[in-house]
Amino acid sequence: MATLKDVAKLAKVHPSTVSRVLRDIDSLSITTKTRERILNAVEELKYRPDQMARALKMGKSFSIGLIIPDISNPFFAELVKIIENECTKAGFILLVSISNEDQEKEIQHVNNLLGRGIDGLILAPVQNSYNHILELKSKNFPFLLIDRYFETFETNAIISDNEESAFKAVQYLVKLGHNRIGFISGRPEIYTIRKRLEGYKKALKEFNLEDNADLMWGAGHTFQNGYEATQNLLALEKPPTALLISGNLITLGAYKALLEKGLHIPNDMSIIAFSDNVISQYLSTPLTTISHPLEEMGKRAFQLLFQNINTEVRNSYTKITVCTNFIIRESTGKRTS
Amino acid sequence: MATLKDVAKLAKVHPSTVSRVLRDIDSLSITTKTRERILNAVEELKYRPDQMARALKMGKSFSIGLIIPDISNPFFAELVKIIENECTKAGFILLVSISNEDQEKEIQHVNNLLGRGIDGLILAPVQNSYNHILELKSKNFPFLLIDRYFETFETNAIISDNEESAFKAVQYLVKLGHNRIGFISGRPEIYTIRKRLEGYKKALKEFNLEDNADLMWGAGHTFQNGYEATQNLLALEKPPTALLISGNLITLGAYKALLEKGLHIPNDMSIIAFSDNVISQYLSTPLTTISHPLEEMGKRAFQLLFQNINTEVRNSYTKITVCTNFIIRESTGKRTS
DNA sequence: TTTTCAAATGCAAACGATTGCCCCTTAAGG
DNA sequence: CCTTAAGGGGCAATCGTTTGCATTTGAAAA
Repeated sequence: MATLKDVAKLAKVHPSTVSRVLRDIDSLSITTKTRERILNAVEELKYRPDQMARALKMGKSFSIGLIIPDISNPFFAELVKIIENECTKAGFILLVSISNEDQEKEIQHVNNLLGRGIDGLILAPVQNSYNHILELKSKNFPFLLIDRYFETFETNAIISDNEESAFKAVQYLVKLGHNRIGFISGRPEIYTIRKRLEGYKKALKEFNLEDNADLMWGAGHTFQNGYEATQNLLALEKPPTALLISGNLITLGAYKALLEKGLHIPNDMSIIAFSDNVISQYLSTPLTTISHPLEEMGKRAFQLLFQNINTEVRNSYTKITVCTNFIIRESTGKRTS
Repeated sequence: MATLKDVAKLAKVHPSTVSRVLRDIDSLSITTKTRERILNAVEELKYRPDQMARALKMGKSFSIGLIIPDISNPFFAELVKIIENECTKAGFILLVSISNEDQEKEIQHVNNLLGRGIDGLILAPVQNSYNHILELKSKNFPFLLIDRYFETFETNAIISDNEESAFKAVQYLVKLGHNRIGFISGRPEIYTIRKRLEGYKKALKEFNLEDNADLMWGAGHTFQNGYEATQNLLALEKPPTALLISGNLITLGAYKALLEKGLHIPNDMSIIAFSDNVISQYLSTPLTTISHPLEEMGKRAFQLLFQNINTEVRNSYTKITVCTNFIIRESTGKRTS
């Protein structure tokens, strides 16, 4: 690998000059002749600056970290795609780490990434603890939370209107005549889940429905979790006639449980899924879903972080709440029983 | 951020000693007393070594690059997950780049990653060109191809037995009585597609079926592509009674086209999808698929690369072909028409 | 009390780039 | 022809580690 020195030698100039030519775009203070000589040398030696060295010297690495809990989840996969794209466009590189919903792993990843000299971090936290996040805050390190948020302290964040969309979903079901509506989700420690639950409960109250804990199941985020939760709900004396389901895999699990019982969707059971993906529309019964503006979330996330990286004084926090879309397909219908 | 020097000062030793304590695990040549003093200082200052500086000095960054064409594809998303996990376990960090099936982007990403000082690269190439890959070869840079392969030159690679599995799929369909079998796929420049096509054709010959170009559609890898290809096939005078489909989105597109026409799967049309994912089993008709051992592919990929990174002499290439599984579900049945 | 030689630690030169500062051209103005 | 200043480019320190080598230390041997 050619270094600055090699180029300098070949172009018969000092390394610093080469550096300047390469950095100071349009720098006036260099003759066209020497500039050309240098550029040729660069070309000839196929010189590529060592980003490690640059990073060391400049104190910034032009890289950002992204920690997500689960890349099998199309929601996060799509987010990675969009953020990666933004990064590349801006000349940054993306270091992707996956916590797999494991708090310890997340903490390790944060430390690891910090040691790697990332300039900023985007994090969808596991939310079993948050000391490591407070630490980022107190260090004044540029970072933001995405999708999930801590209500006990301020940070930069991009989230969606979970509460409102849950409320609207229930409202819609109520309009269709449902009055026993189940709620299936992942861990309730997670912000998104908690807010959705709040929206759900608020709606129950608003529409004078019974706030029955039996109808609410929160646990893991696996297919199996959704499957079992649904079985449990169906085993109730008075099972619900509609379900509000969070989580891609959970939804599929629920879906399977319903089909296995020979239930028809939506005749026997209406379902609304939180988060939309390509699958939603191609199940035997296309799902009514709440869809997230992923493109917007990803882009604004990068923008916000970028902005944060490039400001000297960080003395405010920005929390952006994006609006979801309610997509009505065929998995919701009037109550029949 | 505390540096080695800070720690050294606090522990009243020389930076080099600190470095040694931190690196030379169990190094005998350091007193327990000083070691403890240093470790305490490290603790107190929350010192974390600057990986940039280390990378610069040591000439290796403990990071590897991964370039995939499409992270929306569960196949690649899953691969990212597994490889990321292996990396983390080995103390490496993963730099993920996405080419989006764009050759130019891939080349840029390779250059970018190389400049970032990655120690190795895992690449699922776009395969519209390969000079950049030959360059990696000639530089003797540690890298391997995954899923896709160039038959014109040797490299390290992890691939699956595309040809054989296509052959078997056709064989299975023939056994079920089908004799007009369609083939829908993405770009035929891609190794996987080409090999599957070869297997398909080989089987046609073997079983004395007509090798009819009208039955083969290869184009993009989008949902729309699959949808249209299927419509085209259905518009034939003598449409096929079975389909072999490559690509997750293409499969869904085809699926939709079939349903829209009111065709029953498998009664009116049998389908076999290349690559299995969580969706395959939860469509209204669970799909018969060819499933890839992703876990194995990912793990072996990292192992192979790791090995390659850590050997001085690289004078051989390893090409690992993993076997797929044929999973029979409900989308294939006897020919009825 | 010396001598001796490991063992324990310090020294300083890298790694490859950036950048403030300074020096040398060179051409215009006097 | 000399002065002057700005433009062009060189010098060297520095970023935080690592590591070969030099040096000190201390305890055992003489």
